[in-house]
Parts: sequence; structure tokens; C-alpha cells
Amino acid sequence: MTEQPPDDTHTQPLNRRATLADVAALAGVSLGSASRALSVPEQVKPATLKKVAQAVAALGYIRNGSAQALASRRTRTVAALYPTLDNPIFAQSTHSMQQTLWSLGYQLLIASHEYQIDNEFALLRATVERGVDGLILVGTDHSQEIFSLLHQRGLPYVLTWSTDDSSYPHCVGISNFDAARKLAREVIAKGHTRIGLCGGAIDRNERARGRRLGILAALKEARLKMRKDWIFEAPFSYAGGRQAIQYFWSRKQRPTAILFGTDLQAIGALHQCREQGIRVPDDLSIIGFDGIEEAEMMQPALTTLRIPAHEIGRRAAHRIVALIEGTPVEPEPPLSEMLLIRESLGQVSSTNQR
Amino acid sequence: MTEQPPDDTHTQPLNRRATLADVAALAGVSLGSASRALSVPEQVKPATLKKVAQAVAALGYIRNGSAQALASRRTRTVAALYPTLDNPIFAQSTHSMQQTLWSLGYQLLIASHEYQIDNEFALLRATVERGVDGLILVGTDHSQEIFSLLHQRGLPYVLTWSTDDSSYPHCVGISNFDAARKLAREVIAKGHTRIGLCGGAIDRNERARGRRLGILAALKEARLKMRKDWIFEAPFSYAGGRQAIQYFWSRKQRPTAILFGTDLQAIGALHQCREQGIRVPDDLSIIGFDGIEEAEMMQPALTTLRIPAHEIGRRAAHRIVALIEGTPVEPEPPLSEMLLIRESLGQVSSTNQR
DNA sequence: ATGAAAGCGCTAACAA
DNA sequence: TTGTTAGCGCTTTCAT
Repeated sequence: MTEQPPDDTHTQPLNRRATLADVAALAGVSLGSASRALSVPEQVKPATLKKVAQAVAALGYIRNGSAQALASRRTRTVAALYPTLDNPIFAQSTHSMQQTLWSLGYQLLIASHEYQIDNEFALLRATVERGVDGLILVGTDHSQEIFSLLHQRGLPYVLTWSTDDSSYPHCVGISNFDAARKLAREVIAKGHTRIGLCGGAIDRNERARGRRLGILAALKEARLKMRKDWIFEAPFSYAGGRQAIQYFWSRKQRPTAILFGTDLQAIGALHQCREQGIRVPDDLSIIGFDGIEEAEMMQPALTTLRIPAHEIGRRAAHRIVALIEGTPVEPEPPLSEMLLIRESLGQVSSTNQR
Repeated sequence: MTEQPPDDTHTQPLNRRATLADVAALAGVSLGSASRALSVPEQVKPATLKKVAQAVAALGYIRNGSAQALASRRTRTVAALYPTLDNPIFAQSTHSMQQTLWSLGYQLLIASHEYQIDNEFALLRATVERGVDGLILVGTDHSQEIFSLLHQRGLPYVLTWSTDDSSYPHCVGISNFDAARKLAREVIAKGHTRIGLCGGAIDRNERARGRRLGILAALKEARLKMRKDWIFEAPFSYAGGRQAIQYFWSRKQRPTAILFGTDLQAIGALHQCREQGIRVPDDLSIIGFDGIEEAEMMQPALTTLRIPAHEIGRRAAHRIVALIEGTPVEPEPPLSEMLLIRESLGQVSSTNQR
């Protein structure tokens, strides 16, 4: 009798992690069938399916995603690259994006470069290296390197948040220019003529640029001019807004209204006004941009413009999956923002006509 | 003369994506040397290194992470599983976690189950399948399934946010029980005897549980009793806090102070009080928990307790890498929280002694 | 519907 | 220090 190598497969647990080959062996089918049972069950006979399922359960088998990705050249993962996650407006879109992708059978890989815009390429490179089937980027203004890499690798991508400065058909967002102009017109309609502006860095950020230009356009329409020293640049944070108030209030000439690039800044500004005893909106009107929930909670409540962040997340998710899977998609219809006129924007009265 | 297959390597770009073999060929070295040049450059002669680097640049070569992971069984990726990203306190820790991991050569994969706690296992499974070297979880209270999977796969993990209810040596967080008791003592010290509590669901959430128990302990010490109908459970959101105020103010007996499970709820409550004309802190004191930046911006400013979210992110990142790489680590020293006593907590006066 | 077998692109052990 | 080579665990033709 020939000496047989021991075959423990059916009698005791493996001392190593179960592979698909183990599953196949235990189920008494070939490796190919086991693979198909998991990936394309409709091509497999129910009986086979059942045997495989039992073996999977018995072994506690979990697919090795790396091997699967290597063999199939697909990862079923989409990456979203954000400037930061520290702004509630981005966190909002993340949520619906993840839910939607999950429901479509994809995972979401989230990363952020924290406004170190030069890191964006490094981040993208690392993400591509790790392996993703598609990307969702924030904004339309990215370095040439980035687009080159994307094209060179044939990676589908969706641009989100804005449609400004781009003719790419897969932009899911609003026109920041139009939105900001609309908001500025409201401010002007309240009688303001002395209007300041606090934006963020506009380098590689067409959102900040579009907002600034939209405001300037509205002023121009109304034959108002923007003083150079009433354009202030600050970080996109509460602290940035505080700095802006300190800056404007240290000037000899002060505006009666300030339009901020983000709600985060505007809320910081509101807080700083309280510290300095500046009455809002009597002494100064403050206007945000984004429409985060916190804006409504402030005292006075912040006037702002709501960006449909959840809708952006949802649509971007559907779109990137369509691009990955080659489903035809129409060019994206524009999304619409909503004005939220609240207490922090006041009518100009004799009080602040100095 | 034998017919030779054309060798375009040196003359024209490849029509397919470059592999490490292409790099090696172009550099005139072996596959192994090329691999080492990228992974363990210190083991390679500078001249070789240079040739490989040039070939990489010339071909625009990017490593295939899946293949690398398959061959090496390491992904250099850590996943962090959050309940939600829609709370600024989590977004904060995410930031420092990512920075730290990146600096240590790891990528961060972020996912959240949005308080669908039953999804946590599915999320973990998908994450493990995709391939990660280690995990960072929020909280100590997870299902048995989760710990089983982690142990079965030999995956290192760190538990964050709290040290309550766990003897696991790799917990990076605070004692929610102690912290909440400390906070409640402050409230009692201000003369409050009629104290309400608004927490969140305590199922699979030892943080919510610890906070509730800490408050009850402080009351007991002071020989105060907690009325059953003054314990209200609401979602961890602004809306949840609003509901709580509606609930408490519809009771015949009302508390003079309410302790909330999170700042999000407390801020929603502050807002609802304004809506209903309830004066804070004259009619009611409101106390939060977390110490998010927004707490300070409110009018009145919210009394709360700061959780060192950034520190948690940083330490968890260092720790998980140490566990992955087998570096010895001490058990985690406890982190400390900080009381932030602000306007929303008032002294009890005759006014609210009904 | 299933089986056999050839890779996917890389790492790591081994030999030189 | 470098080259050679055998896998890593899976998918996917191609037969059957």
C-alpha cells in the first residue's frame, strides 16, 4: 500500500487561511466553478452553488481582494479626494456618496490633502498605486500632472462641487460664479454699497475664484466699486473668519457688509463680532456660503447659500460607477443652490451710514 | 540568420501599462534588482538605483499595489471604521490620524456605518476582504463576530475614543464614566438639583453608556435622584437635541439643567430653546460633551468637556503601526479631557426654583 | 455548466 | 550586490 499524504481537508481546520482552492476542494468542485459561484452565480447550477456556499461557511472563507484585483484588474473601489474633511459641508457629501456606492457594490476610499494642494498629486499617485477603478475629485481646477496621470492610466473620474471653468462633461456641482452673484445681488438689494469680501486662497481653487468673481460682477452691475483693501484672504476655518473681522475693523474705512467664501469663515466672523462688540446686522451684515447646518444655529442666524452636498455625493457616485462600467450617461444637468436669507443680513439704515 | 522578434523596448513607448519587468529591461537590470531598488533601496548599489529611477521616470511607471500586496501579504493600509463622519469630533481625529499614518508610510482607509451598528460587521468584512494590515475602531463595545474575525485573521487593531468597559491594552481614549461624572459634579456644584439627561442609544455604545452612568453616579454621591422621565434618548444630531427640549418642556415637572450626550445634541437644544423662548442659562442650563469648536461659537457659549480628538488620532495611528510592525508598545497611558465651563451653565437662583 | 491551465505583476528565497 | 525563479490567490479563456 502506498503511503498517502494526510488529507485533513475534511477532518480538521486548516492551519493557514482558507483559499478558494480549499473551498473548491471541500465542495468537490473545480477552482473555476468555485470562483464563478462567487462572482457570477447565475452561470452556476444551483446545486453547485449550494455546495460552494456550504464550504465557504465551513471554512470562514473571505476572498483575497488583492488576488482578485490582480487577476481581474478591477478593485470595485472608488476613491474620493477631498481638500479637507474638517468642513462639515464635505462630510455631508461623503455620507451619501458612501451609501450610494455601497448600494452599487463599490467601496469608497476617502482621502484628503488638507489644502496642501501640492500634495494632491502625491495623494492621487498613492491612490492609483493602491488601485481604484475610478476617482471623484473636488473642483475642476487641478494640475496638468493630475489630468495626465488620469488619462494615461485610462482612469474614469468625476469632478464635483463646481461646474466653473470646465467643459468636462462629468462635473457634478453648481456654478459658483452664478451663485455668488445671486447672493451678492441680495446684499446690494438691501441697500449695501460698502461691501467687503473675505475669500480663501484662489490658487487651484475655482470655487473660491468663481465666488469672488461672481461678487465682483454683481457689484459692477450695480456700479459699485470694490476697494482693494476690502478684499481679504483667510484660511477656510473659523479662525480665518475671526482674522477677517480683526482686519476689517482695524481699517479707517469699514464695510457695512462682508461676504465670506465659506460658512466656516462667516461663523468665525460672527463670533469675533460678538467678542468685539460689533452688532450684527446693525453695525455689520455677514453673509456665508455653503449652507451648513451650523449656520442656522448661530445667533443671529447666518444668511448663506445652500450647496446641495448630499445630492452632489449621490450623483457623483452614480456617475462614476456608470463611467467605470461603461453605461452611457447624459451630460450632468446643473444642480441648483438655494438662498437662505436670515438675520445676519440687514437692511442698511442711517445707523451704519457713516 | 534567425528571425528575431522585434524589441521595441528602447525605441518606442509601450502600448500597455508599464510593469516592473519593463522597468528592469529598460534599466538593464534584473526584475529582482528593480524590485529592491523600489522597496529596499539601501540594499542596492547607487548606480543601479539610478538606472532604475531613470527607467521608472521614462516609463511613468507606477507600482501595482494589488500585485505587491498579493506577493508580500502587506498592503501598507490601515482602515478606520467610524460610526459616522457627520460629527465634527470624528472628522477632527481623522485628520491627525491620516497625517500621522502618511508620515509613517501607511494609507488610511476611512469607512463609516452611520450608526447602523448591525452593518459594522459587514463593513469590517468588506474591509478585510479588500485587504488592510490593521484596523482602528471607535469604541470598545463591538459584537463577538467582529472580535472573532479580527482574531481569526490575526489582524492587529486599536480601539479608540474610550477606555470604558475594556481591558484591551490598545485602547486610546478617555474614561467616559469619569469624564461625565466630573462634568455632572460641576453642575451639581452650581446648585442644580433638578437635573435631566439626554443621551443617545446605548446599544453597542459604551461611550453613551459610560456618560450616562457617570452622571447617575454624580447624582447619587450628592444624594439626588434621577427621575425616570428625565432620561431622554435622542439621535446624536442637532435634531436630536431639539427633540429633547420639546420633550422636557412638555412635562409638568421640568429640570433646571440638562446634560447632553454630545455637543451636537446640546447645540440643537440651545437652538430650540431660542425658538421656544426658553432663556439659557436663566431658565435652563445646557451642558454638552465632546468640545467641538462650534460649542464655543454659540450664544450663549456651550459648557462642555473636550475630548482630545486630535491626540486620539495621532496616538492610534502610531500604535496601530507599531502593532503591525511588531514594535513593542507600552499599554496606552490614559488621555485626559478638559472641562470647558461656559455661559450655558448657570448658578441656580430663585428664578428657576419653582 | 464545468474543468484545466495560463497568467495577472510583484516579492522573496536562494544561488551565484 | 545581483539574477533566477517559484509562488501569492484569484479570474478567465478555452475545451469539454
